[in-house]
Amino acid sequence: MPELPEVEVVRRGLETAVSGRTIAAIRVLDSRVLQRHPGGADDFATAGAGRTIQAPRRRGKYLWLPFADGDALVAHLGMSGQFRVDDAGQPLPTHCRVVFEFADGGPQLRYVDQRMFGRLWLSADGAEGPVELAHIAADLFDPLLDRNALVATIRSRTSGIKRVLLNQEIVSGIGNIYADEALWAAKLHYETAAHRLSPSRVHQVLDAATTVMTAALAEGGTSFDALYVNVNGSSGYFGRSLTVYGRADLPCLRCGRPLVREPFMNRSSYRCPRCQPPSGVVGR
DNA sequence: ACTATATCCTGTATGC
DNA sequence: TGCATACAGGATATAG
Repeated sequence: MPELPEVEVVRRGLETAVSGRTIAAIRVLDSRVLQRHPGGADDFATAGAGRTIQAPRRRGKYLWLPFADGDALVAHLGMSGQFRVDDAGQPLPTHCRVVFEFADGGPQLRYVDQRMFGRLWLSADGAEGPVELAHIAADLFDPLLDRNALVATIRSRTSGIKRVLLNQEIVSGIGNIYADEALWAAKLHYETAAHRLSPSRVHQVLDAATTVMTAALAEGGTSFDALYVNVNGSSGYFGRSLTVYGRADLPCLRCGRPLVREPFMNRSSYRCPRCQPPSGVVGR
């Protein structure tokens, strides 16, 4: 699922494919993708035409395409959103929801989304940072991130550490996969109360998250089930490198004990029962 | 202010 | 073969 590294791969692909190009027309094939656009689908298509795209930017899992006039197109890929760049003559992919045509007649930009959790919208004056993203915290790759302040914020929370890592208002970009990978690397149980962690332990798990996401980015992102692809339609290879996520019953790569999958927040958490035992759990 | 849970959405896999 | 259920999970609304 697209987390920070996957979104960054998409951002880089868009930077090459659409920077400097002017949108000629937008075709909306499924308006649900635009339910976050204030004027709805028709307004999105009308208002988006004629805009010239500048270098795409990202915070956490959000992308935005700044326009030369100061507005922006904001995108969140949800679980299964993809941007594809294809020649107009190519057949539309299954689940294609929005098509962007360009004034230069070159390849189209297509937004594809099977599970329909992704959203696109136009943000007035959003080029330097959409106001709708004001609540999204800096991510671990942000040069302006205040790491010590982040550690203090994390340590002020009583929730389990994984909930805190997944809270995009505290630190953005981390999703279920990289949270589990970071917690395994830091040998922490996901329910360990954040306020019971020492500053160095919090630094350790943040360092682990940074390391695993850096490695994933270098391999073009994680592809777990082919729903995530770059703008060319090819998958990342990092799925081969995951140490715990999706490896229930397989041996821990550190100690050999079978890994476990447990229900967590209507999804799953994976951990090693020996390396990541319950300790300092919320409510205990 | 903080915490926790339900909800949205659809294709695939699994069980009976 | 067909039907039902579980599962994937990010962000938000809502309840506590």
